[in-house]
Amino acid sequence: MKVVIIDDDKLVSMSLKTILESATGITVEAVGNDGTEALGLYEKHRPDVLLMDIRMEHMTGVEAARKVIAEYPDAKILFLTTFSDDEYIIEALEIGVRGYILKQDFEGLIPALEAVQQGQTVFGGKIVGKLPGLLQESLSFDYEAKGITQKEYDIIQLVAQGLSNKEIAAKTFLSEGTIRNYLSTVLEKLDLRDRTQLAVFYYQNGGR
Amino acid sequence: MKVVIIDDDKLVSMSLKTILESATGITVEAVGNDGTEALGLYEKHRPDVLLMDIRMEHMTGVEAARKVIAEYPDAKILFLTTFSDDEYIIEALEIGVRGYILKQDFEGLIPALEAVQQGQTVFGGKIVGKLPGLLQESLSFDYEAKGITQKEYDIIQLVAQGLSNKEIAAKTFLSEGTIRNYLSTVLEKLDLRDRTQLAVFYYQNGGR
DNA sequence: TAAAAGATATGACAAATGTCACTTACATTC
DNA sequence: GAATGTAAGTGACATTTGTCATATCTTTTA
Repeated sequence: MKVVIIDDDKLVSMSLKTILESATGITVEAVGNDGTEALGLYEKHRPDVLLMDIRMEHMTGVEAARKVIAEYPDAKILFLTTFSDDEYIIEALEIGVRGYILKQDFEGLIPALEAVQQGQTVFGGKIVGKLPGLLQESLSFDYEAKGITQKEYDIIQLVAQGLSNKEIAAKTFLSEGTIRNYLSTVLEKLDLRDRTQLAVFYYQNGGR
Repeated sequence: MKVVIIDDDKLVSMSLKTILESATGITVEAVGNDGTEALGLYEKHRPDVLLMDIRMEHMTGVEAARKVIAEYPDAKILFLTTFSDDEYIIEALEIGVRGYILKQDFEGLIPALEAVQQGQTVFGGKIVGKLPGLLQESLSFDYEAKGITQKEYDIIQLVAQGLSNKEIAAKTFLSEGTIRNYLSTVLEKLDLRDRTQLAVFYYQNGGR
């Protein structure tokens, strides 16, 4: 199996190289230390698996992977992650990356590579458990950025549960007229027409 | 690595046994041919990985896995699937199963087992690509079962896009009054009060 | 063929909704 | 202390919405 490694931490990439070459049947064809090298090295060596850090300086692993897959849709890319890389995971999944494995997990590395070579997708450790939550977050809308206050947001949530103004008033101990006023400004801020559009907006932007 | 195999097709389980035992470091501790045997064999042998068919006669692999994991939350279960087992996949994911691999994929089997033993999760072939779609379907509501007709459902979808009755009428070439009537019966059938609750219902039951 | 069922439509009505102009009360700031 | 800002409220108004009774026309069924 031919592997190309890309990681901007030379200590990591060298350790990986050592580990991999001690295994039979694996050749490390090249080691790059920047996402910008990914496409070039992939083209030159056509490795079975491209093992790449997801968080790097000049170009993130995700961007690099996107370029490689654009040219070679069947490229098998395995990301190295730490626990703090949540933000990239969904994006990477959409691109069609073949897996994520924790940097710390030396024992798991070789079986993971082999599984990926066989066309499978591998998720290290507890990453799978995080997926449902991440999928939602990735869609979530930044109401604060549109100038929606906390109280307004509370009302949005109640509308998005299908409550009438009267019911919302009862729940919040405000008058029905006040609810109407709040709702009116919310609709304007979000450029919507009525409460139904608000509920639709809510659910199409990550609400549940 | 100790493995227990469960598959109600003896031809399959025996082939698997042969393949696995030809590999160094793998012992097949037991072979069961029914989901009901899963928990017993797991308790007796405590394998590193439980390799189980997902579709079986008396008890599905999913049910069997649920029982095993209830007793042994860290149990590593790898499912054998065919392309037609979509319906079980989401359910199995929720239980905390460690992967799915296609029965046909003999080469991938051993690396997959090793990756699972190392604590990773493995998805064979194109299963990952199906996940987003399946996640949605798993939530989807059976409008037909509530007596919703096709035309009514069309209107539900338009309401769930935030359109007014007038707009829906224009789109469907029906009169606004007719739309109101349709909507009225839809609300009754689903036991809802107004269009906003309908939109909420739609999105909370698998719509997008 | 007659009756039943289905699709579409109308008009009337009450309730809910969204907008607007304006007020009151309280706290913060200058 | 006056000015400003914010939170909450009121009343009026036009629209939209949901319900209901009823009508017309077509298709299916008995």
